[in-house]
Amino acid sequence: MDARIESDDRGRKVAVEACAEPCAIERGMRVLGGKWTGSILWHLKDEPVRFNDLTRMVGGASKKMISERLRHLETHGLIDRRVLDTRPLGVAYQITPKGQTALRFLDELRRWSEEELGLTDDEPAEDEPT
Amino acid sequence: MDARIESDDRGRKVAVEACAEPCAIERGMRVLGGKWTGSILWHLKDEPVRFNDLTRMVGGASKKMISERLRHLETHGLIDRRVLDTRPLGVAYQITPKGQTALRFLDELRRWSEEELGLTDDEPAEDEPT
DNA sequence: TCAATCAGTATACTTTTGGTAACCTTGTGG
DNA sequence: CCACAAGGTTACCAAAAGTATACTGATTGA
Repeated sequence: MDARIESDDRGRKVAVEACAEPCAIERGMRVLGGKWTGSILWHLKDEPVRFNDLTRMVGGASKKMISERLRHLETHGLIDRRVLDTRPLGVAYQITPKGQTALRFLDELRRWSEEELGLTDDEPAEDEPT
Repeated sequence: MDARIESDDRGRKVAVEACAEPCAIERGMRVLGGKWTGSILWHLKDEPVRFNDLTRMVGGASKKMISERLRHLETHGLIDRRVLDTRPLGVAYQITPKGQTALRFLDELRRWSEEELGLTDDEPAEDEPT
């Protein structure tokens, strides 16, 4: 992450300590950057939530997405899945201690979005509608 | 972001204050979550960097990606582009004050990745290679 | 019997990304 | 004249990501 550009003996430029393929920022993004991933984790911050409740909370995401993201988060050890023996059967997802550590930064992101991006910041005012 | 599930008079569940389409976390991710986007901004944190130097620093990203991301960041006001009148001509990109505000959280992400994801955490140990 | 809940899968399809490689323009040096 | 650097753009393509809809199978309950 401390890449510099230097010149070799013949004046050609070379990168020193270039940020190779998966630097920390990229790796983190691959874990938490997928669509809905952060939101889902965020919704689990206070208490275990059941599958269908999650789909209701994250309006807009399909069940497929929810279950894909949940498995992804589980694989990374950020949440954990518990089968309940309730009457119509049930599954609750809850955040793990490791998952908790991500909340700090998700909260930073949330705060940043709210302060620096307005509420209306999909793609900022583009001219020329062609 | 404070979605809850409640039951109506007939026992059906409904989401209250569901996290609608683009909640803060999702919106932030759309701005900084693209591949290379965070890394590029990060590389500008200390000083202006020129286009080709950037492509050398972020080994693995093509010129197309770099220029696409740069324009994206510029559109969002996080960096700014200055043409220098040097001998073979040059362009320097530098972070804006608004861009600086994102560094706080990028740094959180970087730290989180380093601490919680190892260095070797592409996709955690999957079994069944088919 | 019909309907609904739970927790997903399966299938099909569209959209968005990301990546390659070639090309362009201006200017310099050999 | 040729090659090279700078700072890109363009065309094209493959793969990944996301959406929509339907369906399973067990159980409950009107």
